[in-house]
Amino acid sequence: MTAPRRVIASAVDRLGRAFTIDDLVAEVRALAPSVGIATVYRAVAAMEAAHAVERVGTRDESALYVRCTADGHHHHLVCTGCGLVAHATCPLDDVPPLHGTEGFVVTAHELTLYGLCAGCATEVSPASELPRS
Amino acid sequence: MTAPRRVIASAVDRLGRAFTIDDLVAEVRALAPSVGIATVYRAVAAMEAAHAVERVGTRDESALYVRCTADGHHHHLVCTGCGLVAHATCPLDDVPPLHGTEGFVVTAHELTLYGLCAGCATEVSPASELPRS
DNA sequence: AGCACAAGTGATAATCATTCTCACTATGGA
DNA sequence: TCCATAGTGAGAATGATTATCACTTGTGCT
Repeated sequence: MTAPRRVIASAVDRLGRAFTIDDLVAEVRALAPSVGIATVYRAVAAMEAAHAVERVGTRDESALYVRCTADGHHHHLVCTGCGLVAHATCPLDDVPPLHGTEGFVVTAHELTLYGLCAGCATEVSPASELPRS
Repeated sequence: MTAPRRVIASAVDRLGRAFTIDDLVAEVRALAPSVGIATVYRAVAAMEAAHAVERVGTRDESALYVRCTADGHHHHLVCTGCGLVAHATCPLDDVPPLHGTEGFVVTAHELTLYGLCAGCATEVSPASELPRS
């Protein structure tokens, strides 16, 4: 609607990849230096509520977002090399219930996959530390 | 080793369930009121490094921990009713690679399952809001 | 076009979990 | 026993996120 929101939306498009609020603020300010941080937070919250963007995790203690490119239930592939985030279909739909779930009614789940994207996998750098489990 | 660490370890045992640092501080101070918050943070960090405890997620923006009861690769069932956390074997080991992973080398993953434990499932309360996806 | 109201904005202060600093103390080996 | 080292506690510092507040912009109505 308003000018700042338009700038923020186009900055999200320009970035393409996953971004933190700081990344986005930097991109936004390249176009409109007067935009405040609070406004960026509010715009991202609004976009998240409108499913235009989704939170995919955390990097260095600050939230990571991506533009929504898929509808419905899906998960994320996070490249630990470059931060690229891709979408993946849910692998659990066709799977029998887990061991250890006796009496437990599962209503939701979160799955995040870490690894290297095609680009980063061909490079030889083994130094990366994101994942757990 | 030291007295505060012993108190903290036994407080973790007493709690049994998943806990935030605040929960743990309250339990610890019931036994030893003089223990500082920083000490609890440090002790939990040490226990996590020693695999005596693991971080299983977030509740109200603060970290959730459970005592480690299983070795190796596993996942967590979080009851959105009472906060109980159980361990589950990994359902992905027997599953074909996901769609959408072309060229992506998956090296790690995180999975958390949300739902209601046997106790909470028998109660009728439908009000709970934790999960996403 | 003119107007009033609602929503959005920007700066700054506040909040809250977590971490750091620093002076002090307990621990465990020699 | 004595000392180096790790642990401790209080409070300050940090850093991401949110709230506040006065002001502006956009919208719908006339």
